[in-house]
Amino acid sequence: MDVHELKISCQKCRLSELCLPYGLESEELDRLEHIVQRPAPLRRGEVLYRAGGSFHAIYAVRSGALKIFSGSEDGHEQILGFYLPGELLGLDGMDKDLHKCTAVALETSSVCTLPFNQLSVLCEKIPGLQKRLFRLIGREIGVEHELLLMMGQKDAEERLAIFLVTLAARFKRRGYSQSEFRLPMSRHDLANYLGLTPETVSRLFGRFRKNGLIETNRSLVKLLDMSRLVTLCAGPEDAGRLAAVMN
Amino acid sequence: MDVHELKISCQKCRLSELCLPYGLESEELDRLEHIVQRPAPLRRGEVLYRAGGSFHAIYAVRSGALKIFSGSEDGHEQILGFYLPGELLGLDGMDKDLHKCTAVALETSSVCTLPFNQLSVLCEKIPGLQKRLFRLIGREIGVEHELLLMMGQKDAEERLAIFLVTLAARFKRRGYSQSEFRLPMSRHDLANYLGLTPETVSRLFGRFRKNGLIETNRSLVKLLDMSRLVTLCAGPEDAGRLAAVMN
DNA sequence: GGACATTGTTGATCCAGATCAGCAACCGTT
DNA sequence: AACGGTTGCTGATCTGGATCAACAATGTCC
Repeated sequence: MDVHELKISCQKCRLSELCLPYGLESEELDRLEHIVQRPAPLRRGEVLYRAGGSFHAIYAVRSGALKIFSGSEDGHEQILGFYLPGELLGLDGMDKDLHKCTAVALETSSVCTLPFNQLSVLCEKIPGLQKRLFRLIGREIGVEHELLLMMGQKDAEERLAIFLVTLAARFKRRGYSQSEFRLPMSRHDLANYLGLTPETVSRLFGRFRKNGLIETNRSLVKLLDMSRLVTLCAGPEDAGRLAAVMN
Repeated sequence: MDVHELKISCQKCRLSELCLPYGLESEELDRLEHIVQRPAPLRRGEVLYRAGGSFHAIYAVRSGALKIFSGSEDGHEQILGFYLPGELLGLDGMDKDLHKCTAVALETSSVCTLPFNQLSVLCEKIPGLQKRLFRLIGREIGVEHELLLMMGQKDAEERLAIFLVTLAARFKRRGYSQSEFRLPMSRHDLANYLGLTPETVSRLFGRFRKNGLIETNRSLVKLLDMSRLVTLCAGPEDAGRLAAVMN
């Protein structure tokens, strides 16, 4: 029980319009607030939930960043997503009440815990909440579809360009700079997520740097030419679809 | 309005335990039944919904098979999934009330249409239905995670083995032979789904045939050595995780 | 502040699967 | 049954990114 617990609430949370509470009435927010738990922050490398562990809650990121990954521990794991403040994770456990992937903090991170049974009950009583949850689930599925499209159709250069452009958009929506940010994940994790090797990612950063598209300094990235970067996302041809992502 | 409409019901549907109705009381089933629409069957190649079209329902496959795909029409499309009887599709539209991918029948197929607004309302009133829907959504996300793992970590041989083994399991659950079945999709679609080219898939079929793992005749496939096939799924090493899929 | 592990970069080589190309089997149509 | 059109098979070649290897930069722990 710390002071943070007392001060933080969905009502005041500046992420609420990205997160589950969006669109709820004040009274409804109160009821949601009532089931939210706010455990102590995770430090870099700490596990939020583990593959095979029982599923009892979904989580909203409040600060920091997390990754989820699945797969054999023998180094053949696959990173399935990175989660930023305002994003929901843990949905994969809904199937069998077991998590099928592991969630780990990439840096010091706070999450809000939404016990799933209570959340379900609340969804029955608050149609707006159910609707919002469905939307966020739909978004999650859509993001995964984009990722599959990338893995199946895009070459290495396109993948990194897409990653940078969509990450920039996500930072922008959260009120951060879209042109200058810190990558919360290692090169290794980034490469794994993109279905590439760290060496390839490193070379691509080098090429983008040489071509004046970006500047990098360790985990800091500065996007110098967003429009050219967007063009790269779809290969030489059509740059239409991705432009939409940028709003 | 045809005779089929009168005779078919969730109550009698032998797929109901795979599908949304599973676990519902008879009275609850009645209410679900009440919102289900059963449009005329789709013929091969016909579109169930189209990317960019408005989302107003999710669909349960009653017979046949469908594929969904996203991406630019310029031949860079990516097939995201194949759907068999008892499976739900259309969830990707929940985000923005717009479908982001296109669903097409691979062969003559019947679907049950579940208007989403009505389904949502019903979920508020029937907790068991909401719970079931969440489970099926969780399964969908889990399947996509498996697919991403495959795209990121598996080589061509492993991919085809995984595909055959999991497809066999899906047929088995539906009461069909798990060792002998017809592939509803073309080699082109299969290759695209697996992130490969038709040539590579064809060569793999050839190799599997030569090694006595399968027999093929056009779209007919016979699995001759399931255990060896399962072994191939995880590469030379651990065959543990995939074995679970087979039940 | 120095030793050592970890992470990232760069260069040289290799290979799984793509690409290109030709052909065979099957389709529905007249 | 002759036909173009589609789909699948197989062989030859090419290439993007993996792999192997060395090294540089950074961080961490005494």
